[in-house]
Amino acid sequence: MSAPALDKSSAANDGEPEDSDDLVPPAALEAWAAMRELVLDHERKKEVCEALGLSFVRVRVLLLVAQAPQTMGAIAARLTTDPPYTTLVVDDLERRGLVERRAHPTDRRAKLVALTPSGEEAARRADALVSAPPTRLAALDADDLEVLRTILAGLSG
Amino acid sequence: MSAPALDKSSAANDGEPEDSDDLVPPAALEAWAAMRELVLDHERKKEVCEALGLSFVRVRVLLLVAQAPQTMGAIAARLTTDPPYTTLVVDDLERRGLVERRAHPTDRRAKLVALTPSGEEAARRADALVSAPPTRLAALDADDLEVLRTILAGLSG
DNA sequence: CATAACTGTTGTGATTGTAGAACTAACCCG
DNA sequence: CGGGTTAGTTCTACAATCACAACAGTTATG
Repeated sequence: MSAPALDKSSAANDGEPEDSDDLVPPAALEAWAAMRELVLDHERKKEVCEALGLSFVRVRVLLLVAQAPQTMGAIAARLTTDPPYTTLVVDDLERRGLVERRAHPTDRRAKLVALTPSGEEAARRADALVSAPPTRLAALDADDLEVLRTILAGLSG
Repeated sequence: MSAPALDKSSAANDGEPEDSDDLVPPAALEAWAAMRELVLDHERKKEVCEALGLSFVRVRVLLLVAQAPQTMGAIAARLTTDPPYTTLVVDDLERRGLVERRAHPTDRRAKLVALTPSGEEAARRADALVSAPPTRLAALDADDLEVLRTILAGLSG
Protein backbone atom coordinates (compact mmCIF):
# COMPACT_ATOMS: atom_id res chain seq x y z
CA MET A 1 0.00 0.00 0.00
CA SER A 2 1.19 3.48 -0.80
CA ALA A 3 0.92 6.44 1.47
CA PRO A 4 -2.63 7.39 2.39
CA ALA A 5 -3.54 10.93 1.47
CA LEU A 6 -5.93 11.60 4.30
CA ASP A 7 -4.95 13.70 7.24
CA LYS A 8 -5.91 11.48 10.12
CA SER A 9 -4.63 13.77 12.81
CA SER A 10 -8.01 13.86 14.49
CA ALA A 11 -9.77 10.53 14.33
CA ALA A 12 -12.04 11.39 17.23
CA ASN A 13 -15.70 11.18 16.40
CA ASP A 14 -18.29 13.69 17.39
CA GLY A 15 -21.86 12.55 17.42
CA GLU A 16 -22.03 8.99 18.66
CA PRO A 17 -22.40 8.02 22.30
CA GLU A 18 -20.40 4.84 21.72
CA ASP A 19 -16.61 5.14 21.67
CA SER A 20 -16.85 8.73 22.76
CA ASP A 21 -13.33 8.60 24.21
CA ASP A 22 -11.37 11.65 23.35
CA LEU A 23 -7.99 10.01 23.91
CA VAL A 24 -7.58 6.98 21.68
CA PRO A 25 -4.14 5.38 21.93
CA PRO A 26 -2.31 5.49 18.58
CA ALA A 27 -1.50 1.81 18.90
CA ALA A 28 -5.25 1.13 19.06
CA LEU A 29 -5.78 3.11 15.87
CA GLU A 30 -3.11 1.19 14.02
CA ALA A 31 -4.16 -2.18 15.33
CA TRP A 32 -7.75 -1.40 14.41
CA ALA A 33 -6.79 -0.34 10.91
CA ALA A 34 -4.83 -3.54 10.40
CA MET A 35 -7.66 -5.69 11.69
CA ARG A 36 -10.20 -3.92 9.54
CA GLU A 37 -8.09 -4.35 6.47
CA LEU A 38 -7.54 -8.02 7.19
CA VAL A 39 -11.18 -8.80 7.83
CA LEU A 40 -12.76 -6.66 5.13
CA ASP A 41 -10.23 -7.73 2.54
CA HIS A 42 -10.94 -11.34 3.24
CA GLU A 43 -14.72 -11.21 3.20
CA ARG A 44 -15.99 -13.93 0.95
CA LYS A 45 -19.57 -12.94 0.48
CA LYS A 46 -19.51 -13.88 -3.16
CA GLU A 47 -18.05 -17.32 -2.59
CA VAL A 48 -20.33 -18.21 0.30
CA CYS A 49 -23.41 -16.95 -1.49
CA GLU A 50 -22.84 -18.87 -4.64
CA ALA A 51 -21.75 -21.93 -2.71
CA LEU A 52 -25.14 -21.97 -0.99
CA GLY A 53 -27.22 -20.30 -3.65
CA LEU A 54 -28.45 -17.75 -1.12
CA SER A 55 -28.15 -14.01 -0.75
CA PHE A 56 -25.84 -12.79 1.99
CA VAL A 57 -28.58 -11.72 4.39
CA ARG A 58 -29.96 -15.21 4.25
CA VAL A 59 -26.55 -16.67 5.01
CA ARG A 60 -26.23 -14.33 7.96
CA VAL A 61 -29.58 -15.51 9.27
CA LEU A 62 -28.45 -19.09 8.92
CA LEU A 63 -25.22 -18.40 10.75
CA LEU A 64 -26.99 -16.48 13.49
CA VAL A 65 -29.69 -19.07 14.05
CA ALA A 66 -27.00 -21.75 14.10
CA GLN A 67 -25.73 -20.35 17.39
CA ALA A 68 -29.15 -20.65 18.96
CA PRO A 69 -32.78 -20.33 17.84
CA GLN A 70 -33.79 -16.69 17.65
CA THR A 71 -36.97 -14.70 17.64
CA MET A 72 -37.75 -12.61 14.58
CA GLY A 73 -37.08 -9.48 16.58
CA ALA A 74 -33.67 -10.70 17.66
CA ILE A 75 -32.76 -11.53 14.08
CA ALA A 76 -33.92 -8.15 12.85
CA ALA A 77 -31.95 -6.39 15.56
CA ARG A 78 -28.77 -8.34 14.92
CA LEU A 79 -28.91 -7.87 11.16
CA THR A 80 -30.27 -4.33 11.33
CA THR A 81 -33.01 -5.20 8.90
CA ASP A 82 -36.51 -3.96 9.56
CA PRO A 83 -39.20 -6.44 10.63
CA PRO A 84 -41.00 -6.66 7.26
CA TYR A 85 -37.86 -7.62 5.42
CA THR A 86 -36.90 -10.08 8.12
CA THR A 87 -40.23 -11.80 7.66
CA LEU A 88 -39.58 -11.99 3.94
CA VAL A 89 -36.13 -13.48 4.35
CA VAL A 90 -37.22 -16.07 6.89
CA ASP A 91 -40.20 -16.93 4.69
CA ASP A 92 -37.79 -17.68 1.91
CA LEU A 93 -35.49 -19.76 4.07
CA GLU A 94 -38.46 -21.69 5.38
CA ARG A 95 -39.71 -22.32 1.86
CA ARG A 96 -36.31 -23.78 1.08
CA GLY A 97 -36.55 -26.03 4.10
CA LEU A 98 -33.53 -24.56 5.85
CA VAL A 99 -35.25 -23.09 8.89
CA GLU A 100 -38.55 -23.53 10.67
CA ARG A 101 -40.63 -21.32 12.94
CA ARG A 102 -41.36 -22.91 16.25
CA ALA A 103 -43.62 -21.72 19.00
CA HIS A 104 -41.96 -19.63 21.65
CA PRO A 105 -42.14 -21.45 24.99
CA THR A 106 -43.34 -18.49 27.06
CA ASP A 107 -44.59 -15.86 24.61
CA ARG A 108 -47.22 -17.00 22.19
CA ARG A 109 -46.82 -13.89 20.07
CA ALA A 110 -43.17 -14.59 19.34
CA LYS A 111 -41.75 -17.34 17.18
CA LEU A 112 -38.43 -19.08 17.45
CA VAL A 113 -36.59 -19.54 14.20
CA ALA A 114 -34.47 -22.69 14.26
CA LEU A 115 -32.43 -24.67 11.76
CA THR A 116 -33.74 -27.81 10.15
CA PRO A 117 -31.26 -30.63 9.58
CA SER A 118 -30.53 -29.47 6.04
CA GLY A 119 -30.28 -25.93 7.40
CA GLU A 120 -27.61 -27.14 9.80
CA GLU A 121 -25.76 -28.69 6.94
CA ALA A 122 -25.90 -25.42 5.01
CA ALA A 123 -24.81 -23.43 8.04
CA ARG A 124 -21.89 -25.77 8.52
CA ARG A 125 -20.74 -25.24 4.97
CA ALA A 126 -21.11 -21.49 5.26
CA ASP A 127 -19.21 -21.48 8.52
CA ALA A 128 -16.39 -23.53 7.06
CA LEU A 129 -15.89 -20.91 4.37
CA VAL A 130 -16.31 -17.90 6.58
CA SER A 131 -14.29 -18.95 9.57
CA ALA A 132 -11.23 -20.07 7.66
CA PRO A 133 -8.58 -17.47 8.43
CA PRO A 134 -6.66 -15.79 5.62
CA THR A 135 -3.32 -17.34 4.81
CA ARG A 136 -1.28 -14.40 5.94
CA LEU A 137 -2.84 -14.71 9.39
CA ALA A 138 -2.47 -18.47 9.63
CA ALA A 139 1.12 -18.14 8.49
CA LEU A 140 2.18 -16.29 11.62
CA ASP A 141 4.47 -17.79 14.27
CA ALA A 142 2.74 -20.12 16.64
CA ASP A 143 3.84 -17.81 19.43
CA ASP A 144 2.38 -14.71 17.82
CA LEU A 145 -0.86 -16.53 17.13
CA GLU A 146 -1.08 -17.61 20.71
CA VAL A 147 -0.54 -14.06 21.90
CA LEU A 148 -3.18 -12.76 19.49
CA ARG A 149 -5.65 -15.37 20.59
CA THR A 150 -5.09 -14.57 24.24
CA ILE A 151 -5.45 -10.83 23.91
CA LEU A 152 -8.45 -10.99 21.60
CA ALA A 153 -10.21 -13.60 23.71
CA GLY A 154 -10.71 -10.96 26.36
CA LEU A 155 -12.70 -8.83 23.94
CA SER A 156 -15.44 -11.21 22.91
CA GLY A 157 -18.60 -9.65 24.22
CA MET B 1 -22.98 -15.37 23.92
CA SER B 2 -24.04 -18.93 24.58
CA ALA B 3 -22.42 -22.04 23.19
CA PRO B 4 -22.35 -22.24 19.42
CA ALA B 5 -24.17 -25.22 18.03
CA LEU B 6 -22.06 -25.79 14.97
CA ASP B 7 -19.57 -28.59 14.77
CA LYS B 8 -16.47 -26.78 13.62
CA SER B 9 -14.20 -29.81 13.69
CA SER B 10 -13.25 -29.37 10.07
CA ALA B 11 -12.89 -25.73 9.08
CA ALA B 12 -10.78 -26.57 6.08
CA ASN B 13 -12.16 -25.26 2.82
CA ASP B 14 -12.31 -27.20 -0.36
CA GLY B 15 -12.63 -25.24 -3.55
CA GLU B 16 -10.65 -22.04 -3.32
CA PRO B 17 -7.03 -21.71 -4.30
CA GLU B 18 -6.45 -19.09 -1.60
CA ASP B 19 -5.90 -20.36 1.98
CA SER B 20 -5.81 -23.92 0.80
CA ASP B 21 -3.78 -24.96 3.85
CA ASP B 22 -5.03 -28.15 5.32
CA LEU B 23 -3.42 -27.55 8.69
CA VAL B 24 -4.74 -24.37 10.25
CA PRO B 25 -3.49 -23.74 13.79
CA PRO B 26 -6.39 -23.64 16.28
CA ALA B 27 -5.05 -20.40 17.69
CA ALA B 28 -5.41 -18.88 14.23
CA LEU B 29 -9.03 -20.01 14.08
CA GLU B 30 -9.86 -18.47 17.41
CA ALA B 31 -7.97 -15.26 16.77
CA TRP B 32 -9.69 -14.98 13.41
CA ALA B 33 -13.10 -15.53 14.92
CA ALA B 34 -12.47 -12.86 17.54
CA MET B 35 -11.24 -10.36 14.97
CA ARG B 36 -14.17 -11.03 12.70
CA GLU B 37 -16.62 -10.54 15.50
CA LEU B 38 -14.96 -7.32 16.56
CA VAL B 39 -14.81 -5.83 13.08
CA LEU B 40 -18.18 -6.97 11.79
CA ASP B 41 -19.93 -6.04 15.01
CA HIS B 42 -18.54 -2.57 14.87
CA GLU B 43 -19.29 -1.80 11.26
CA ARG B 44 -21.03 1.51 11.07
CA LYS B 45 -22.37 1.52 7.57
CA LYS B 46 -25.61 3.09 8.65
CA GLU B 47 -23.98 5.89 10.59
CA VAL B 48 -21.43 6.74 7.94
CA CYS B 49 -23.99 6.63 5.17
CA GLU B 50 -26.44 8.92 6.81
CA ALA B 51 -23.67 11.20 7.99
CA LEU B 52 -22.63 11.74 4.38
CA GLY B 53 -25.97 11.17 2.68
CA LEU B 54 -24.38 8.54 0.45
CA SER B 55 -24.84 4.82 -0.07
CA PHE B 56 -22.11 2.59 1.26
CA VAL B 57 -20.58 1.75 -2.11
CA ARG B 58 -20.12 5.46 -2.72
CA VAL B 59 -18.42 5.87 0.62
CA ARG B 60 -16.10 3.01 -0.23
CA VAL B 61 -15.20 4.67 -3.50
CA LEU B 62 -14.47 7.89 -1.65
CA LEU B 63 -12.29 6.10 0.87
CA LEU B 64 -10.47 4.18 -1.83
CA VAL B 65 -9.83 7.18 -4.04
CA ALA B 66 -8.65 9.09 -0.99
CA GLN B 67 -5.60 6.84 -0.82
CA ALA B 68 -4.68 7.64 -4.40
CA PRO B 69 -6.49 8.42 -7.65
CA GLN B 70 -7.71 5.22 -9.28
CA THR B 71 -8.81 4.08 -12.71
CA MET B 72 -12.36 2.86 -13.10
CA GLY B 73 -11.09 -0.65 -13.53
CA ALA B 74 -9.11 -0.53 -10.32
CA ILE B 75 -12.14 0.74 -8.45
CA ALA B 76 -14.34 -1.97 -9.89
CA ALA B 77 -11.79 -4.65 -9.00
CA ARG B 78 -11.35 -3.42 -5.45
CA LEU B 79 -15.07 -3.10 -4.77
CA THR B 80 -16.02 -6.18 -6.78
CA THR B 81 -18.65 -4.23 -8.66
CA ASP B 82 -19.00 -4.67 -12.39
CA PRO B 83 -17.88 -1.89 -14.74
CA PRO B 84 -21.34 -0.59 -15.63
CA TYR B 85 -22.32 -0.10 -12.01
CA THR B 86 -18.98 1.48 -11.23
CA THR B 87 -19.60 4.02 -13.96
CA LEU B 88 -22.98 4.75 -12.45
CA VAL B 89 -21.61 5.25 -8.95
CA VAL B 90 -18.75 7.49 -10.09
CA ASP B 91 -21.21 9.46 -12.23
CA ASP B 92 -23.24 10.13 -9.14
CA LEU B 93 -20.23 11.13 -7.07
CA GLU B 94 -19.09 13.41 -9.84
CA ARG B 95 -22.53 14.99 -10.08
CA ARG B 96 -22.29 15.73 -6.37
CA GLY B 97 -18.92 17.36 -6.90
CA LEU B 98 -17.04 14.89 -4.73
CA VAL B 99 -14.81 13.32 -7.37
CA GLU B 100 -13.64 14.19 -10.84
CA ARG B 101 -12.42 12.14 -13.78
CA ARG B 102 -9.01 13.19 -14.97
CA ALA B 103 -7.12 12.07 -18.02
CA HIS B 104 -4.78 9.16 -17.48
CA PRO B 105 -1.19 10.28 -18.13
CA THR B 106 -0.17 7.36 -20.32
CA ASP B 107 -3.37 5.58 -21.40
CA ARG B 108 -5.92 7.73 -23.13
CA ARG B 109 -8.60 5.10 -22.78
CA ALA B 110 -8.40 5.10 -19.02
CA LYS B 111 -9.50 7.80 -16.61
CA LEU B 112 -8.22 8.60 -13.18
CA VAL B 113 -10.85 9.25 -10.58
CA ALA B 114 -9.65 11.72 -7.97
CA LEU B 115 -11.19 13.59 -5.06
CA THR B 116 -12.23 17.20 -5.32
CA PRO B 117 -11.63 19.41 -2.29
CA SER B 118 -15.13 18.80 -0.97
CA GLY B 119 -14.64 15.13 -1.72
CA GLU B 120 -11.58 15.16 0.48
CA GLU B 121 -13.59 16.76 3.21
CA ALA B 122 -16.24 14.05 2.91
CA ALA B 123 -13.61 11.32 2.86
CA ARG B 124 -12.05 12.77 5.98
CA ARG B 125 -15.36 12.67 7.79
CA ALA B 126 -16.04 9.11 6.67
CA ASP B 127 -12.59 8.03 7.72
CA ALA B 128 -12.99 9.59 11.14
CA LEU B 129 -16.08 7.48 11.74
CA VAL B 130 -14.75 4.29 10.24
CA SER B 131 -11.29 4.25 11.67
CA ALA B 132 -12.27 4.96 15.27
CA PRO B 133 -11.70 1.70 17.10
CA PRO B 134 -14.43 0.17 19.26
CA THR B 135 -14.24 1.01 22.94
CA ARG B 136 -13.48 -2.51 24.05
CA LEU B 137 -10.41 -2.50 21.83
CA ALA B 138 -9.22 0.94 22.85
CA ALA B 139 -9.73 0.00 26.47
CA LEU B 140 -6.99 -2.64 26.41
CA ASP B 141 -3.70 -2.25 28.28
CA ALA B 142 -1.18 -0.07 26.53
CA ASP B 143 1.11 -3.09 26.49
CA ASP B 144 -1.42 -5.38 24.86
CA LEU B 145 -2.24 -2.74 22.29
CA GLU B 146 1.41 -2.36 21.47
CA VAL B 147 1.79 -6.10 21.01
CA LEU B 148 -1.30 -6.23 18.81
CA ARG B 149 -0.07 -3.37 16.71
CA THR B 150 3.32 -4.98 16.24
CA ILE B 151 2.04 -8.39 15.24
CA LEU B 152 -0.66 -7.05 12.95
CA ALA B 153 1.66 -4.57 11.29
CA GLY B 154 3.47 -7.47 9.69
CA LEU B 155 0.28 -8.56 7.94
CA SER B 156 -0.62 -5.45 6.00
CA GLY B 157 -0.20 -6.54 2.43
C1' DC C 1 -2.03 -1.79 -41.34
C1' DA C 2 -5.43 -5.05 -39.72
C1' DT C 3 -7.00 -7.63 -36.20
C1' DA C 4 -7.55 -8.51 -31.51
C1' DA C 5 -7.71 -7.00 -26.80
C1' DC C 6 -8.69 -3.54 -23.36
C1' DT C 7 -11.16 0.74 -20.93
C1' DG C 8 -14.97 2.72 -20.08
C1' DT C 9 -19.85 3.93 -21.26
C1' DT C 10 -24.82 3.33 -22.36
C1' DG C 11 -29.10 0.99 -21.99
C1' DT C 12 -32.26 -2.39 -20.26
C1' DG C 13 -34.06 -5.44 -16.93
C1' DA C 14 -34.02 -8.41 -12.84
C1' DT C 15 -32.99 -9.01 -8.08
C1' DT C 16 -32.26 -7.44 -3.64
C1' DG C 17 -32.79 -4.58 0.11
C1' DT C 18 -35.34 -0.44 2.59
C1' DA C 19 -39.14 2.22 4.37
C1' DG C 20 -43.94 3.08 5.98
C1' DA C 21 -48.66 2.40 7.20
C1' DA C 22 -52.13 -0.74 8.58
C1' DC C 23 -53.43 -4.97 10.79
C1' DT C 24 -53.89 -9.38 13.93
C1' DA C 25 -52.80 -11.76 17.89
C1' DA C 26 -50.93 -11.91 22.24
C1' DC C 27 -49.10 -9.87 26.42
C1' DC C 28 -49.07 -6.55 30.48
C1' DC C 29 -50.88 -3.71 33.95
C1' DG C 30 -54.05 -1.15 36.59
C1' DC D 1 -62.14 -6.29 31.88
C1' DG D 2 -60.11 -2.42 28.95
C1' DG D 3 -56.50 0.42 27.26
C1' DG D 4 -51.72 0.49 25.93
C1' DT D 5 -47.78 -2.12 24.25
C1' DT D 6 -45.22 -5.68 21.79
C1' DA D 7 -44.25 -9.48 18.04
C1' DG D 8 -44.97 -10.52 13.79
C1' DT D 9 -47.17 -10.21 9.25
C1' DT D 10 -49.05 -8.16 4.94
C1' DC D 11 -49.10 -4.72 1.46
C1' DT D 12 -47.29 -1.04 -1.03
C1' DA D 13 -43.87 1.72 -3.22
C1' DC D 14 -39.23 2.74 -3.89
C1' DA D 15 -34.02 2.89 -3.87
C1' DA D 16 -29.90 0.36 -4.46
C1' DT D 17 -27.38 -3.23 -6.45
C1' DC D 18 -26.23 -6.54 -9.89
C1' DA D 19 -26.14 -8.69 -14.60
C1' DC D 20 -26.01 -8.86 -19.64
C1' DA D 21 -25.36 -7.20 -24.20
C1' DA D 22 -23.75 -3.93 -27.27
C1' DC D 23 -20.86 -0.05 -28.33
C1' DA D 24 -16.91 3.77 -29.24
C1' DG D 25 -12.33 4.93 -28.61
C1' DT D 26 -7.69 3.46 -27.70
C1' DT D 27 -3.94 0.44 -27.38
C1' DA D 28 -1.29 -3.64 -28.40
C1' DT D 29 0.24 -7.28 -31.51
C1' DG D 30 1.40 -9.81 -35.44
